[in-house]
Amino acid sequence: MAEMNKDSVAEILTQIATMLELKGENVFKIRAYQNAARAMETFSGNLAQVVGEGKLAEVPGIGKAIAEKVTELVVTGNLSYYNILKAEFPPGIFDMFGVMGMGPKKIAAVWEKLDITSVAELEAGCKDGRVAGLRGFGEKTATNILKAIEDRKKHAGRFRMGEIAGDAEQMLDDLRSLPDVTRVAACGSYRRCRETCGDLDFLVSTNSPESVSEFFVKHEMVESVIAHGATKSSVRWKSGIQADMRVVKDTEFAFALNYFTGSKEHNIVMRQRALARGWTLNEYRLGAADGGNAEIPTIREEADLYRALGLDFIEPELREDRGEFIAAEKHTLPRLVEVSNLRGTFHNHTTASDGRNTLREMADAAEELGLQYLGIADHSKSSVQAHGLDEARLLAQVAEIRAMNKQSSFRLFAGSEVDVLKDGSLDFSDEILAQLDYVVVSVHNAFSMSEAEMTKRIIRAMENKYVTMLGHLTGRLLLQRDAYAVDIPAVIEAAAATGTIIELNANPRRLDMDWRWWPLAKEKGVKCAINPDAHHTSQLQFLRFGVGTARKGWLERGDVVNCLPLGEIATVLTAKRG
DNA sequence: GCCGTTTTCGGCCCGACTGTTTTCAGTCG
Repeated sequence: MAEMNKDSVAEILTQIATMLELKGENVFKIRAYQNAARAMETFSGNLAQVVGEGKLAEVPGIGKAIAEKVTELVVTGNLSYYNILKAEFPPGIFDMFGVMGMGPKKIAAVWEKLDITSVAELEAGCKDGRVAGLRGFGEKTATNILKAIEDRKKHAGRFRMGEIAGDAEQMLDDLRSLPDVTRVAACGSYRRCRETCGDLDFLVSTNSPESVSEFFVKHEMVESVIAHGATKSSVRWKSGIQADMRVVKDTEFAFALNYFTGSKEHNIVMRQRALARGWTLNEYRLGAADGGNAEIPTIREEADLYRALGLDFIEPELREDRGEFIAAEKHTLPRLVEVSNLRGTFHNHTTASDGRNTLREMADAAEELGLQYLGIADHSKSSVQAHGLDEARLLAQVAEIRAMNKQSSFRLFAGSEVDVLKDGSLDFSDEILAQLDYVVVSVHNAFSMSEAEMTKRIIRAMENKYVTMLGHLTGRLLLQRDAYAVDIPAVIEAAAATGTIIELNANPRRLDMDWRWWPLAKEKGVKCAINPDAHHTSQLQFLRFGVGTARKGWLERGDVVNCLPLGEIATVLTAKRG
């Protein structure tokens, strides 16, 4: 078995939980394994060290039994309990969890009664009537399973923010315009600004639930209706994403908004805090717990609820149970950066390389957005596929930018997105780089080198004193291409040591560096630049996705260099040159 | 299987919808 890190340990614990579900084990034992997996994922210490010291059971959520199993896993790379358990199941059976409506009980039933062990066999069993004949199943169930198998083929996976935000905002506007609607919100991962969403959750408060539900399921975006009840409806949109809507009374709105925003882990802590105060919290109200007689406070807004639970208001982006409760108790939550704080942005392309709009068009669009300055960073000569600029074309562009700056109060900065070559050297000489206002460096090729080599390559590039910032650190394309192997903490450390800014690439296909790493960067004193990587004037709007991601990373205005006004930004860009 | 400043035993978050039942199980979020 491969070397065990905390993610692979978490994966094995999750698989154990799934197998115990199929066996019909005690639900709390199953939950214990799920909790332990979650504890491993968020564990921030050195796993090998804690195992070596025998202190694993001190981690919350991990007790004696699971600590022993994890220790065996880390020490030997193997776990006999897991191996024995896994041998009991045909391998294809786990794929059936991916079919909507198929849970552990149904999967166990078709396996035991019909010897169905894969999605393909399940499909056949539904078509020939065997599934419908099972006790607890029926014609309707078989039909729904077949539909779910089709949906799974058609709509596999998740959706990037950039693909769904337009429709989501349209739906919000349309719901707000209805006469009987009081309050409207999008909840779930969309409100928390996750990089991808599996579905969309809408919440509406109204005294006329039927008409609002009717409107939702008959909207022109809808492709098919999955469920249509009095207070809860689910539809599939033409874009492929599932959209759910809950309808509540306005007095319930704050509770429902909080509940459906999540995350699930955040909600669990909220409920526990309510219980600790003699209340029970659900999506409709704060009530008296059994035997509790604590007075119930009046809650109208989410902030009232947090206050009642002894907390400062926690912004939705932070609700991932990654330390927000401790900070909210101690009044040390960050004041998160906002779109309106941005004064400019770097890393944008023009027709000189692979952009679709001219320098002038890009400048006008940025000014129209209310920005004070715009950095241009077209590709360098090694990016042949993107028509990268050679030295002569780059210097001509610099001259053009200087000339434009003389004619306008809007400021353009002349930069370049310089390729980091395989050995960590740069695509332009220092003499050329010295003539630019700033330099972005990015990796665009040789993605498959080892983690050690890639890390060395990137750090060498950052050590150049002309390099202002590091572009899209991991090269990932969400839902498309994984990040290349790179030691992110080491890169953050090098950024701190060299004074190099790290980009938060706001293109919704990238959102790179990932939000989970920004608290570490901030702790090390590394600054962030939120850049849209715009190849078209309309893509300057990607900044909003970047700000959402920065907020998830606990970043404040002072952490983001492009919040600085024009008078202060220029010196920051060349600070490394000394 | 985990947890504990009321507990080392007895709890563990909970409501809506669907379909199959004829009062509820399963799934989802």
